Amino acid sequence: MTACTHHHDDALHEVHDAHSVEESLLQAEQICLQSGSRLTPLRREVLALILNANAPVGAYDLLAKMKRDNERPAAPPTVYRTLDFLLEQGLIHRLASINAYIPCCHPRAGHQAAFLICQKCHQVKETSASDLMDQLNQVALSGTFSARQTMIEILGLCQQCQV
Amino acid sequence: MTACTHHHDDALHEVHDAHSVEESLLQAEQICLQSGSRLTPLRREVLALILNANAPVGAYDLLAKMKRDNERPAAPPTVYRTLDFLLEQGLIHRLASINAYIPCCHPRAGHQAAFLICQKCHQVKETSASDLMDQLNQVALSGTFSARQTMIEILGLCQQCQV
DNA sequence: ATGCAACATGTTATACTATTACGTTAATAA
DNA sequence: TTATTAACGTAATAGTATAACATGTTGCAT
Repeated sequence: MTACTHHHDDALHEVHDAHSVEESLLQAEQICLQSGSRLTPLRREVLALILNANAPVGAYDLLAKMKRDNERPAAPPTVYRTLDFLLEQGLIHRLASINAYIPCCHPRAGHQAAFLICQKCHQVKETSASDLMDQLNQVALSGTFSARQTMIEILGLCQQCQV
Repeated sequence: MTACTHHHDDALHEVHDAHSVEESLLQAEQICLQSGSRLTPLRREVLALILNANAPVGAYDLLAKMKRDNERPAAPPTVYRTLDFLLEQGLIHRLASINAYIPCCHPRAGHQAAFLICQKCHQVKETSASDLMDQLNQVALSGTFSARQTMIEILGLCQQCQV
């Protein structure tokens, strides 16, 4: 099982240094190339915002950041369309339980993962738990169910936030 | 693994016959008694609406039904508070991926389950998959994470809806 | 019984999340 | 080039959920 963590240190630190963000963006370009899609400036900008965030971000957070950064008058549909694209490419994940988005740490189409979401500090840990996924597929199959998308979200307290 | 299904036959049938609904309500009373809480008329009414529905229901669906049924002028907070209560008692589940609520088929506090949600007919199958849950707990523990709530939602197509 | 405290519900307003519908621009292919 | 598609802009609105405060209700201690 692999795991990567998106820290949230109350704005004291950036999680992803500029280097790793650049790396992720390059990787994103590759992925888009391979899928025959385009990582446009807008899509790149939104992805960068999500990568640079130190916690899961909501759609309207992104909207606000975009308005602050450039003078682009972005409206909700712009953001949601872009998020849809990034989700399709497997570059980000959507956390339905908290209506927020985070970068995928091992981007590839169809990648599914489980998330440990701290309800106090909002740190999120992504685990790809492939054995778990296998078992989930078993569950689906035993119900003769054709699974398209699986979401596993575990809400609770991370180590630091446990008294 | 146990499983129960909430059908959705486009309003042709009721899923839960009156008998099983009554049974569930009685069970609910017991559970509330044991937890030292009260299943008030309002809470009972909302639970009954969810039990009688043939598919997951949204909060505003419930609101509409309540306005139709009695002349009680229910407002959103009333519904949401009631849903919170029923969730706490483990009498219903919330499906975050589709913003809807369904009855729990094996109600007890702290009960967690996995859901197979058909994106076409909206049928939902609940599986308690205890082995899966065990493994999830392992994942959480290995991340030294104290889990409060786990949601597993598998979106796809049920057997009938696969061409 | 009375009054207190805790719980439950009512009410108004508003915040937050997401989509529809349609128009325009930009990239690509015939 | 021009036809075609994909991407983006814009305005309006739909859908989901909560905050804040008022009122009622229940059970208990006095």
